[in-house]
Amino acid sequence: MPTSGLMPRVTLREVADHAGVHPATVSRALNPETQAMVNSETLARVLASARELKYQTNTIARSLRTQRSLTVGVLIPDIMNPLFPSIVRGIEDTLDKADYTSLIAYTDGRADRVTARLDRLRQRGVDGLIVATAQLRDPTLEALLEEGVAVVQVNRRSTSRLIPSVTADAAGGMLAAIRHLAELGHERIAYAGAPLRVSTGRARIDAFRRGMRAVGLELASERIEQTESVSVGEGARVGRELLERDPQLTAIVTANDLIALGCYDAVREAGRDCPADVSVIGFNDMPFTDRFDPPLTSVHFDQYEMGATAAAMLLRRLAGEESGAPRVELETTLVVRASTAPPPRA
Amino acid sequence: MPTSGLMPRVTLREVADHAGVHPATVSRALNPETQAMVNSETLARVLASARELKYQTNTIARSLRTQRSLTVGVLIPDIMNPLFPSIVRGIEDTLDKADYTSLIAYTDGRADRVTARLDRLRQRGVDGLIVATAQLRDPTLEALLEEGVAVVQVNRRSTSRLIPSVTADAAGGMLAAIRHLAELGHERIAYAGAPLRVSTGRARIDAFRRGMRAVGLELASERIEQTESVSVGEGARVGRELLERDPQLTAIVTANDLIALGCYDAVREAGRDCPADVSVIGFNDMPFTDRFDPPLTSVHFDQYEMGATAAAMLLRRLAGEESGAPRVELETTLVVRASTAPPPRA
DNA sequence: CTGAAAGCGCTTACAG
DNA sequence: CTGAAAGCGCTTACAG
Repeated sequence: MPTSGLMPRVTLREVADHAGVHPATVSRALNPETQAMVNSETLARVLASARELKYQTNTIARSLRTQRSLTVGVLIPDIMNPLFPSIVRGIEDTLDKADYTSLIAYTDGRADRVTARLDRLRQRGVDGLIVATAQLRDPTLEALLEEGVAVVQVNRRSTSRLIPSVTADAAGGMLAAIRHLAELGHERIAYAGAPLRVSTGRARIDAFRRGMRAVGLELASERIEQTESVSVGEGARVGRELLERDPQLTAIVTANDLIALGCYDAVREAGRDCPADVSVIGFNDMPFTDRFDPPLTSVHFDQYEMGATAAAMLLRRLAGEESGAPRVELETTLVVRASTAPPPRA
Repeated sequence: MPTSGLMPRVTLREVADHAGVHPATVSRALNPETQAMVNSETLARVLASARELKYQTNTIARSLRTQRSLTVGVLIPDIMNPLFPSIVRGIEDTLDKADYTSLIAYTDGRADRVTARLDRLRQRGVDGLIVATAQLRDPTLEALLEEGVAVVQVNRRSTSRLIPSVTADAAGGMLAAIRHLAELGHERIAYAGAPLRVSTGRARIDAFRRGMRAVGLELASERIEQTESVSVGEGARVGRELLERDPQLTAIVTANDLIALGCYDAVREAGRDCPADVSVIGFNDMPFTDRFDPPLTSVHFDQYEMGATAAAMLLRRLAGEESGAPRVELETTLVVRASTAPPPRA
């Protein structure tokens, strides 16, 4: 037996024949928007036939006719990055409720792949886009906007104020992190950041600087460094560098949990202990941080909600209910675990 | 400006006009399968026009006509379960190369949701299915088979030998785990398993029993227990029960890393230490197990490859190149970390 | 080798 | 309120 595809087997035509009406009438009866224009007896008959024959609309045919695919493209760096599964799940659950389906595309953090991915999504005729891959300056996104495509940014955002976004409040989380360290008695606090070409990297270092000033601590440039990419390996490299430049530092605040994990390695390699000698703080509070050795103190935000919010914003846009470009910032909180402790006594 | 959707803006018709040929000719020229039947000069002209106008095929229109969507449904319990991101990525990368796109649907481990998810996939006209949600007895899957739909099972499989599958070799991994413990000197080895209605649960307990016999160790029924669902909480519950029933046990082999994590909790609650008092072994080797406290000894297999293999099998099937029902078992290896050690001296 | 026609399964202006 | 027609953008037998 040849394979056949999983598809609706009964057409509108067949329901129409069964109910003794014209296909157009069936179409009207089945669509909530137009249902009102069909006589209630006819309606009942059509509905009965549809149910009896187990009619299901062929989305492809409908899409071709309506020029709407009920499909949304989702651009993310990589689903294997533990930040994204919850965001994606939040997006998909929300889209699902509105009968939309998402088409996921991965860029692996390479800006040059975005265009290729977008081309594929274009061929599929997505109605809108949720992008977690925004660069700070992102001409591709601006071109999309130009084209009139509905797009919402999630997690990161570009500088264009015309594109809606849902991001985590860096300022709040960072300030809480620094306050926490200050209260423990830390003064020589270092910062291991994410690349500055991306809004999260930019926002978090700015927040770190502002936070340090707010608490009245010294901002030494030798205690600030950025990774080239967000990974454990890069975190370790930067961690080593910071520890070498200032062996007296007692805490490292990072822009990401993976970077924090790398700092764990750097601290250990230096023959020092976290948290006894050096405290480390992460950002994102990814799954299982509480299981790490030591359990990681990290800035938390609700990733599922981030995805859900972005999807809801896009849906509103697609429904024509929203034309502004809201910039939602999700609340961040510091989750204190065991990677932070008072500095060693001098 | 109203939103417009990201879709191809130039049609076959426009390319035809530009090249001075009939749309059918453009279609033939652009499709590798039929390209041979067009004159090389015409071909060149059409290709030039297509490139110049940046033509992209409208997949929706093509799908309606060909009755193939170039789309595959992927049924998984939950992308937030750390086992799945790599599998999904393996699937999507492989499908992508063949110009297929995947539509992901979540069941949250609830069999009753499968039908609803399948209905939605049906409306979208998926060409085939990759399911990570197989029950041991799975009438839904058999019905799909009956219908002639191409389906491949991944990670789990049903008892039907008619459906292809890609799973992890439980026997090999389990034997390696038990040998490792036996070599360390363990004798009272307990087992914390996964639900038996699912093939992974079934296969792993069978493998555990066979492994224990192979090594000549006693299989005490009070040292064997299954979770109701695969989660840290259930792992803790079963772990507690095992420790209570046999306080002398010195090792717990589990069917899953999350269960193993729960056993960590149970061991700790009992005032004992892993690995000094009780060794614990996981299964799946999910991401970041090496960062746990203690780093988890676990049975490893290549999850990305599992997904990639399943997708490749489905593609072959869809291409009509394969009509059997291969059951691929991926190699498993034991990754020894710090959650296993010799048993305490009596 | 190329064109003209039909049709995939819908929806929606347009008549009546 | 319902029907008949057109058409979304393709592909593919069928002629020539």
